Amino acid sequence: MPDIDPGSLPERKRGSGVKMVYDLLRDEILDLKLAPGSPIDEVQLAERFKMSRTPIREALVRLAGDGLIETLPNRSTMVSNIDFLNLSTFFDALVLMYRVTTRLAAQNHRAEDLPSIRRFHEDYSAAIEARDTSAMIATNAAFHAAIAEAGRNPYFAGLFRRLLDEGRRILRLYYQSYDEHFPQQFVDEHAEIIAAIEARDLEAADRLGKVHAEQIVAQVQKLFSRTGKLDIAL
Amino acid sequence: MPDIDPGSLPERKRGSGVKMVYDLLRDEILDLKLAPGSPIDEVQLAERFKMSRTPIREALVRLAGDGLIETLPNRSTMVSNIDFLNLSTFFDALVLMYRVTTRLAAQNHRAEDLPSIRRFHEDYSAAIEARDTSAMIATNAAFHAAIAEAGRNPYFAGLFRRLLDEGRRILRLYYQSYDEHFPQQFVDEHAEIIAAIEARDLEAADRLGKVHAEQIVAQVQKLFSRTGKLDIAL
DNA sequence: TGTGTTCTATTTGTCGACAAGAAAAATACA
DNA sequence: TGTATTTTTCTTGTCGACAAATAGAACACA
Repeated sequence: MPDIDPGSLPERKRGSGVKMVYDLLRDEILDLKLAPGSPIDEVQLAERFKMSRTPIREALVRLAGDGLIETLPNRSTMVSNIDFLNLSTFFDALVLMYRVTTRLAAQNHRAEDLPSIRRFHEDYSAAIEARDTSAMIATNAAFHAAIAEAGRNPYFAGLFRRLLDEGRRILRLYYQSYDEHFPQQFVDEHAEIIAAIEARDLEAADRLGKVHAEQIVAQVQKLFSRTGKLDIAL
Repeated sequence: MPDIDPGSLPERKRGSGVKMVYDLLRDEILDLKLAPGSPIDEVQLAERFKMSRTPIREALVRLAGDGLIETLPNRSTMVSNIDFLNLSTFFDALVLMYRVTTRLAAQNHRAEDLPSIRRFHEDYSAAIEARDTSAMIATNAAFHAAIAEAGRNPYFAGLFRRLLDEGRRILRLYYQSYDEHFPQQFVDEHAEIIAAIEARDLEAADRLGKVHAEQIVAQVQKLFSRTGKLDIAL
């Protein structure tokens, strides 16, 4: 395994270790650098990050809280599997949260929210031109998470962020098998969504969020039905 | 502080300590036995449960993940405050989740789900007759959580459970000031909801969930506007 | 050779101790 | 007396070590 070696400084600030481990492992899981089902070894991580098992363990507890890893009592802990059998429940929740958060953003956003939303929009566009799959997926999630923040409902934003995380893993599979297909269409839809939010057009925002979500869901479902779902994942 | 002393057995099973601490603290927080803002001392908890700080800490990390406590870096950790200024976002999320989970239960429930739902319904009814406020609040949350489970969407169920938890704290305030008022009406509404679920009437379930939720929200809002919100909480 | 049992090894859960950070107390100084 | 600085104290974050639990290996036995 390539050692990422975060800085090679033996000097770390007191409370920063857990956050670093948490963030790094989270990204590696969501980018499928750590495959679903692969085991997580506390001792190995402790050596890799040059710290004791205690902060490693705390990071793992938090990841388990996010549902990203699963721990069997007294036995191994592993990266959570993607539940392909219940994908429809995931899509249901995703579509509804797309709608709700976009609508609330149109209703509750402030002027200062738009620049950061636009910035993620541009990052996403740039990622598509650069054909950088990881960046594409991450910036898309960041774009919609920013919209959810502008909607100013922390409960919806929290669920949506979790769904977008899980979506990062699923989209990863999607783009691994179809590298040549890049959704320019999504860029245009993002622009429309921004316009509806800025115009405070609740109905349009709702409708566009719904269409955009169903667009993505349909593409992923088409892919999975064509490939037979499991040959990629297992 | 009254020492609850969980069994006074020095013999505990290996992995059970954290769960016990987590469950107990969670209940104490949700029942307002631990007031919002009150400090949490790891050493004190370690002595109370007769275990080392390590498992205590793990339980606290999980509670922080649930948003029930907040930790200031290198400084104290305390029970999360109830955000009265943003109550409307809470109510928005609550109403939508009432609707969605009830509708999904009408759509996806299986025969074996109904007995446990009915049992919580009866527990709630019994709690009202017994004038047991804590039990009333807890069984009401359990009733709706069971409906959400029957809806078989873990994402919605997870958010809803979190909202019901927060609702337990808010309802606690509500009933502390109006002990004499007991909502028999809610029992009847619960019965209607069960009937709609059993009949697989999606629209009725949706509508009843919405009405039921707005009923509760309206009562709590009326109370808070009458008392000026903060004199109870602070 | 197949099955049940004991032993070993690895990994997790828990512990007690120590050190860093920050608030509070004590002191110095104008 | 009021303010700045040092000291003290108390809590948290981290560490290394040990013990329990489990899986797998080694073994016994038919």
